[in-house]
Amino acid sequence: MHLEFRHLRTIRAIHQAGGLARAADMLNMTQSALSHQVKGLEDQAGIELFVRRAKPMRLSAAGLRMLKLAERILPEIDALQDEFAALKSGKTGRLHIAIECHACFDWLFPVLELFRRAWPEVDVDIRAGLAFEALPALNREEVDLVVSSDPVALDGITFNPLFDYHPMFVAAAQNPLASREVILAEDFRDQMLITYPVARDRLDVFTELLTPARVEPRGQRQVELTAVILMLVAANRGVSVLPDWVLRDVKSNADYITRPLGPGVITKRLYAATRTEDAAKPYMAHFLRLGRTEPVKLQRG
Amino acid sequence: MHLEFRHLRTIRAIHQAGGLARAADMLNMTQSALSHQVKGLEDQAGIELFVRRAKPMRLSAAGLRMLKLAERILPEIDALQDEFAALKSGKTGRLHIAIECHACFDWLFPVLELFRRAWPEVDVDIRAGLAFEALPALNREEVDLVVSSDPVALDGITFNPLFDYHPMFVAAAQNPLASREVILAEDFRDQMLITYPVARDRLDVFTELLTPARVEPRGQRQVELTAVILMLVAANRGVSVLPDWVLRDVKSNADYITRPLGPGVITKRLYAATRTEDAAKPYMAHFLRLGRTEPVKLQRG
DNA sequence: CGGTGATGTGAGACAAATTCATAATACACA
DNA sequence: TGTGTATTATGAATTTGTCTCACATCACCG
Repeated sequence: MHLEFRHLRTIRAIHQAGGLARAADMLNMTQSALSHQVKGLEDQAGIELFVRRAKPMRLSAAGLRMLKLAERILPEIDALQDEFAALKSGKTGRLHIAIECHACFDWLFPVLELFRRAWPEVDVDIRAGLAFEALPALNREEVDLVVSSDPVALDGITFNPLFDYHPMFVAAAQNPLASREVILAEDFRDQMLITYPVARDRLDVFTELLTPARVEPRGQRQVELTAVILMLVAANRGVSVLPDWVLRDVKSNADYITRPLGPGVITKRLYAATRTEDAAKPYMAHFLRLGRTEPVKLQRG
Repeated sequence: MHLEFRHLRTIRAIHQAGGLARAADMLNMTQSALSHQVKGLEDQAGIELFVRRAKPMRLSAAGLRMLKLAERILPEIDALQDEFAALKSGKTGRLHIAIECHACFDWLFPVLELFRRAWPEVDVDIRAGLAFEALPALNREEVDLVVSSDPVALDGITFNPLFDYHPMFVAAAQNPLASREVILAEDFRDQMLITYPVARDRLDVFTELLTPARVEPRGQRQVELTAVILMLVAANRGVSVLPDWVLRDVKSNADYITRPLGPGVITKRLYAATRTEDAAKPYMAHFLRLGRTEPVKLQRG
């Protein structure tokens, strides 16, 4: 049976109009066309959909069954159209975020909370971008936004700057390095370094400090959760380098000391990479704005 | 947007097959045709349904939304096809019954109860055929079976005989007519006659007895429910003529007397009128068989 | 019995979908 | 970095299907 939406519309129109001729008017076609169409449909289905005995043609039992289907399905099509219209106008959309930086959860959650309230229709999700290459996934539309601190020149991808941060040294109060004003690369030689479980070229402490200075810490331990890292640091089981926004609570905690890295001030910038065409979408623009302003408030406490 | 089932099938196939070329195979068409079709659909919708960057083409966010629609709708179409197949093979259908005779409820309900158990898929309904002309409604497929005792030669309509019955006189035990063996037309002159509220030419007592004898009862009272008629009769507020199967319980009740009408034995035959082409349908044939045999069992008590 | 209001039919015009052949593209692997 | 393979895109010709036009048919009503 070669059913088409056209047929469902026809069935519904003939029912509503109470006859083939009037239905043809409703559908902006000739009565003849409808007659052909109905005949074709009945041939295909092998069932009489209409009772032709009495003159204004009416639905048969089978036709009524098909009408039921039409009245269930056709509104769904309209709903889809509406949704697509909303998608096109930018009222709704998808925002699946991949984060390459573990610590970003700290500012991302509050930002997302604000965003969800403003754009309840947008489909939001976060994927920890550890298991896959985030930027190719962006290109393939598997995700829509990648938080990263390493902008790369890529066709069709825009790196929208979010905010600057300073990687900070954190150690237990009783750690000997507590006496220093600034922590240098050499200071790590005697330390157990605790990091997130990612490659070195994605860890600020290596890219900005240790690798250029060719310094190797005494040891390295990989820990997934920020809270656990801080726990180990407090127990003086190692030291770590974390973004300043993560350490906002720690600064006022007597168990820890936080120090800038040196000799120069190290500043890093966080970016939200999006497909270039997406950056202009209203909800995306709003998210980027939130991503620029909200974390700064957090950094300031 | 000119959406068609074809497109939904395409979306689903490309998703399932994980690529356009394989999907084309599934749908028995060339890859080229699918490519054209998808392009056309996207043009119509004004939205990209697929991500073409990565090579096995995948659904975009909008495409996924449409896939959801496809997976809801397409099974419904299949279900409809199945139902139509069942309709054609006669496993299911519609049996809307119009009864012109009020008293028929008495045997019709038990028959329908049996029928429903045997043909649970058949859509059964009863319409009291008082408000409309039943036989034209049969022709227009508003109903599928009409119970009637007056066969008429009509094109396309078959009158299937059900069973014979005898209109019986019923009165209160204290009614003077209790002494008679047989009730004649003249006997009604002094009686209040209780009937169903229908035209005289559809009441056995008039068509078979009073009208030919040109006898008018003392009075006539119209009552809708059989139980109420019997109540009034028991109170000797009037007499009535009812089919024998209605009086099966009354015969053994000391409050009433039942008598045949005379002088000759009056026999009437009940028919089930159907559209000629319907009578052969399995479920209809079964119903007619039940309608022939079950009431007879009731008549015998 | 002819008029009225409805549906049905056939031929041709037209539009849309499909195919064929081939081009363009991305990806993997040497 | 090219080369082969798998995948999608494109253009022109063809086929298919749908619509319109003009007219036929049918049922009903007075």
